[in-house]
Amino acid sequence: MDKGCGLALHSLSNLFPDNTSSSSCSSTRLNQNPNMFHFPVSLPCSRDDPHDTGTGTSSDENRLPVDELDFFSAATVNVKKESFHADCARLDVNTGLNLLTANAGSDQSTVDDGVSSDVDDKRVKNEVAQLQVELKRMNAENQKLKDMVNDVSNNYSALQMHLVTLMQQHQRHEVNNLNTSVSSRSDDVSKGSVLSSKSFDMDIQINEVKEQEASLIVPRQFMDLRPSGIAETDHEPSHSSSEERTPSGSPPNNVQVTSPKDCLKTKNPVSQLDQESSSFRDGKRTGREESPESENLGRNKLQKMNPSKPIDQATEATMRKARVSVRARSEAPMISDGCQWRKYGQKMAKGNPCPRAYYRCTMAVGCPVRKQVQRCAEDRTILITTYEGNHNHPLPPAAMAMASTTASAATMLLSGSMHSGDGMMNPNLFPRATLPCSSMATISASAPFPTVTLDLTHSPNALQFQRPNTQFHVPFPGQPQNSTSTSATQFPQVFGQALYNQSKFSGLQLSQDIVSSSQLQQPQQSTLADTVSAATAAIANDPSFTAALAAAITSIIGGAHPNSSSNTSNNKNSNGNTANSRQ
DNA sequence: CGTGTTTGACCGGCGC
DNA sequence: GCGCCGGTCAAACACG
Repeated sequence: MDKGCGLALHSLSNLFPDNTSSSSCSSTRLNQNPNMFHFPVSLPCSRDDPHDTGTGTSSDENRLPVDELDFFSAATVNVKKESFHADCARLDVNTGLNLLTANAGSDQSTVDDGVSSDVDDKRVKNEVAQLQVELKRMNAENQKLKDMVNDVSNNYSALQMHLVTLMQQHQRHEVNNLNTSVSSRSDDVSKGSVLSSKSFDMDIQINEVKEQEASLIVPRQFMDLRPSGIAETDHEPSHSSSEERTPSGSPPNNVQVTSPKDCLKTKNPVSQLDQESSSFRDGKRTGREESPESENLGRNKLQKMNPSKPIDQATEATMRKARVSVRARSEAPMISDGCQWRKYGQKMAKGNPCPRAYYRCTMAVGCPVRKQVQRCAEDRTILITTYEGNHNHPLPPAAMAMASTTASAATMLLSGSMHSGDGMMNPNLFPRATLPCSSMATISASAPFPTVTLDLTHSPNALQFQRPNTQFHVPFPGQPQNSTSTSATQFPQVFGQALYNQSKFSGLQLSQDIVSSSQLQQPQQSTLADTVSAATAAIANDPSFTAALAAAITSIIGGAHPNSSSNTSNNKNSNGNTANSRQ
């Protein structure tokens, strides 16, 4: 009988009196005891086990998964019974190292603990040393893997942007084939010039191409730089809006489930144009265009009525509500971002004598992107442009920079909301975090919607060479700004890309470390806050962001400032009642 | 005449 | 329930 092994295992089993039952040896027992230690242990001893379907002769076959083994009691049972005749009972930890060895057949050292204890101590020390070496090796390997992941992420992002460019070129080519009359406008778009209203034709053609090559369309998240699964958010407004503009004039909030057939039907460009025009012609609210905002309201109602799909819809609504605010020192009424905008409203916002202008993107029918333009109350040379939503259409290169920047910032902002337990996000729990490049990006929860503020009002020259400081910066109305009179009107893509990279990889990676190391006060509610903190820390810790930022600022400095020079006579409205050029 | 802007009204959310 | 406020609509208007 293997006395040594039996005693050794008995000694282990005695450490856990709950498991000393000699009659229970089953997986159910493991499940019944939630406090059971789940060691990833293999037991290369041949034995008889009622649950073991193997022959009992092969060590591999008898290497039990720990989930099927109440290890201590099981081993004890087998030792006590007659069929346990292993030469060696050895506990293998997952590291591949032997933490405990009891050579039952050759010596009685575990029993006779007098003479061989020194030998065991040396052996244990050797194993500890081996463990340490192994640990170091694994750490190094882990670091290499991290670097590889970062490289892959960077390459992936670059490929994304390249794919977008190729898609746009392909779509332009198709448009040219379909309608040669719009071929010359493609150049206008690429130059970022102001499109005439006739450019609707081109957008319509582009949409038509999209329909024809529906199978070829790459998921829109490539363009929007959003996580998959939410990329369809911005497609729906056009669909639902078209759908809801029924001839009978159904109530606007009467949201109905749209079938794919209906979507295709309503994506007819001509009908879209007609409906768009009719929405401007016939006035009453019963026939008005369904805006994304009201669509969200209807969606929320639908969500309340149909709780079976709460997470996706909440995610979409959250994504839709994410905002990216850009603070730029510009005397122009609006920064040039390459898109075509139509003003649809102006309001006097509370706490700011300057009015807030509302614009919507008109580069494509049904594009859900809105933006608000308002001057800072304290420093009216600062133009605050807040973007909301993502474009659902190809963008000219001049607009890609800003679009990717805002989309990336929004993605960074919301990257944690997708992982929250309930799929919802409470903006009030969102801490106001300041990114380490203190004057560049601020994440705010005090705003009604989660907002990332990109503050470009500070001197790019200073930013380029200045290390991030730790002071909190609150670039919101009410805080004076000290900076040079630099008008930042073009945003390099690399800036948004850097944000995106940080949020998607380093940020999330760090979030686990941060959460695990510093338990927040409200762990169940702080998922998004964790991610924000993680993103902040990630950007702080990653010198590549600083490099990207420097490149971005360099591009800003070197880039043209179309508004700064041509609108100097339009600056400084004396009464501050308007920020619009035609007022 | 087509297009974009202005501006008062309307709507829904939210806090009290 | 009420009022405030942000956001949106759409008729009226301006402009080229």
